[in-house]
Amino acid sequence: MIKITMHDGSIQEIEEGSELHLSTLRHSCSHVLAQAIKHLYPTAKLAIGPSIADGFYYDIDFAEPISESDLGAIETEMRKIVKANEKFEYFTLTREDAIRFMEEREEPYKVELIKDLPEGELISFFKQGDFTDLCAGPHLQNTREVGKAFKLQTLAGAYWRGSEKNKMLTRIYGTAFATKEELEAYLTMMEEAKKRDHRKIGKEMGLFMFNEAGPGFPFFLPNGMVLKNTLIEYWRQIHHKNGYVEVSTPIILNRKLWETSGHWDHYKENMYTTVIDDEDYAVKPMNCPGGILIYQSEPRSYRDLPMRVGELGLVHRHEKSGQLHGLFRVRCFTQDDAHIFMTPDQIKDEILGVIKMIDDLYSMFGFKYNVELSTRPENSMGSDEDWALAENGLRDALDAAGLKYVINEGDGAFYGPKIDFHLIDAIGRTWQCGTIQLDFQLPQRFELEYVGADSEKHRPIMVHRVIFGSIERFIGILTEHFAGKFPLWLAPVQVKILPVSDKYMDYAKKIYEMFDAEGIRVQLDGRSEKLGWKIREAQKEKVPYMMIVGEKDETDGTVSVRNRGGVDEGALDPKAFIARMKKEIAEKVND
RNA sequence: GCCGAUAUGGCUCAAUUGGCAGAGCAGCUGAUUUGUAAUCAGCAGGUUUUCGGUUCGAGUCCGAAUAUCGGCUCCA
Repeated sequence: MIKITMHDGSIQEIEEGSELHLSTLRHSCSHVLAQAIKHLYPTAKLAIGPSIADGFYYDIDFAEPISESDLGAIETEMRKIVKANEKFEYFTLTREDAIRFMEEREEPYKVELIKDLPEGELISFFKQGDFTDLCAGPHLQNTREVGKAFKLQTLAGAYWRGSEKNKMLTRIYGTAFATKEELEAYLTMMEEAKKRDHRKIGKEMGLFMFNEAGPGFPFFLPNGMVLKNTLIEYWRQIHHKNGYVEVSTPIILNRKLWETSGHWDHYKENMYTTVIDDEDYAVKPMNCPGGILIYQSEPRSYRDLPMRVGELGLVHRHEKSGQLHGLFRVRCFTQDDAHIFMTPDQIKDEILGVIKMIDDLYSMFGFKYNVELSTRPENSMGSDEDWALAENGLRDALDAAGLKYVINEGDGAFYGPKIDFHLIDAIGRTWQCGTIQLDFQLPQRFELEYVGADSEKHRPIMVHRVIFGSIERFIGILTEHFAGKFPLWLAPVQVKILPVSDKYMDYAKKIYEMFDAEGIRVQLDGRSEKLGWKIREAQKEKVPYMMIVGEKDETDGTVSVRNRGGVDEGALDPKAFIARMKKEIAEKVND
């Protein structure tokens, strides 16, 4: 058991190695970091230093910029503090005394934090040796308990209180574990995870590339194009099955349309605009206005609803330079969009239908995902009643689907609340993929109508939704999930023929024709290389199956199959193997 | 956009304090004809991201631009 001091000064015994122990350890470690900083940089001003998922950080305002090469010296100072075994002492001050205390120490950020705390309450502090920090705890009993298993990792910029209007501080990220072995294991795991980075694998496997000619605009290479097309083909299948039709709308539309939709006001800075024949145009950042124009193109009846209209739309958004990130954050991407026009009493079923499609797709790949419900933001349009209706509609559907979700206050779109589905990348960052947005506003702004059973005109409600999100981002997530070892149905090359020597090329070609004719993505490695070398290369390319053909196979009319797991499956009848592959492809076996 | 860092052949990386830009892999040519993760030899490949500066001399030092990486902010 480990003793920790809580916010109220009481001491609790907790289990060693528990979540609380780990977060307390990390938080105490961040105090040791702060103390070390004050020793080495007395003029540095401290902001905040919490523990986070995999470690901790401290935000500091340095008089002079520091660089990553300074982290070693800071770590050494931290080790001295740990060795000194200073006690973490708890005490409280009144609000006024607390403010004075931090003013005397010239810590403006701490003063600001205290001023934001409720009046009349005592403010808690923790002191170790010559260092005192405003802190709600909990903490270990002394610095030695921080141990040796910590490491400062990186330096980053972070705005004070998370607002870009404020000063940018220097954030030092670090991590700490209870034992050296756990720290080592964590660092090794992160190194391994980085090998799955889709940007690295994308280059190795020839999936996609970028070029300075268009920063943030991905180029799809032949192998990546197979992934993209295969995903799209599957997307069409499941949408057809779920009662969707597909349309395509123009990439460039005039300013008036974007003004009506509200995008011109909200996102002009991030839209690619141009003047043609003295008129302003914008490259579409979203597909909805185009879809709406199609809806409006003829009178609609309640009998037509719900109308589920899909569009694989190529959209362009001028994301700020610092936020581009491989395929995860690009300036041009394909949304697997769809708009559902419906009556109010269809809301719940339609939302549920989309939730099911998303869950089915993600589950098929074995993805785990987080769900967030984002509510009305500032700067939104529409009435309170509409927003309440829309938010309740989404909440009801989520509850009915039995999904666990967190609520993200004020994070919705300007025209409606949304449900977001977040997938996790190789090193634990999450990326929004699927989203479902309920929208009462655009139908009003565009004056959409349908004729009801009562022969009166009514206003439909719209759902905007994507299930992949961006096909580019989804391919990035898939790449990291499978570490490039794509399941057979997605693999750019499904099977590779490796003749033992040139003597068997004729037979190899015959086999090639046989597989190619069946629509299997087959490649023939006809180089005069040794078999071992060809296997090595196919293995590096992560091709699911290899067919080795030599004298024995030619005589018997077989192929010797080896899978990328390294297992020699022996000589098989090519026709039987084709049938087996086709079954595996059709069933979309994903493990 | 902001903070910090990085940029050398197609790829991965060398190059002492400023002193002749190099290797492996890939590519090409030839030899080898191979049975389950690396056959041998030769050849070619560079305005060291770009622009400017300091210097007798810059891959190396300084400034700017661009791109990329780690974060922050943003993400309709």
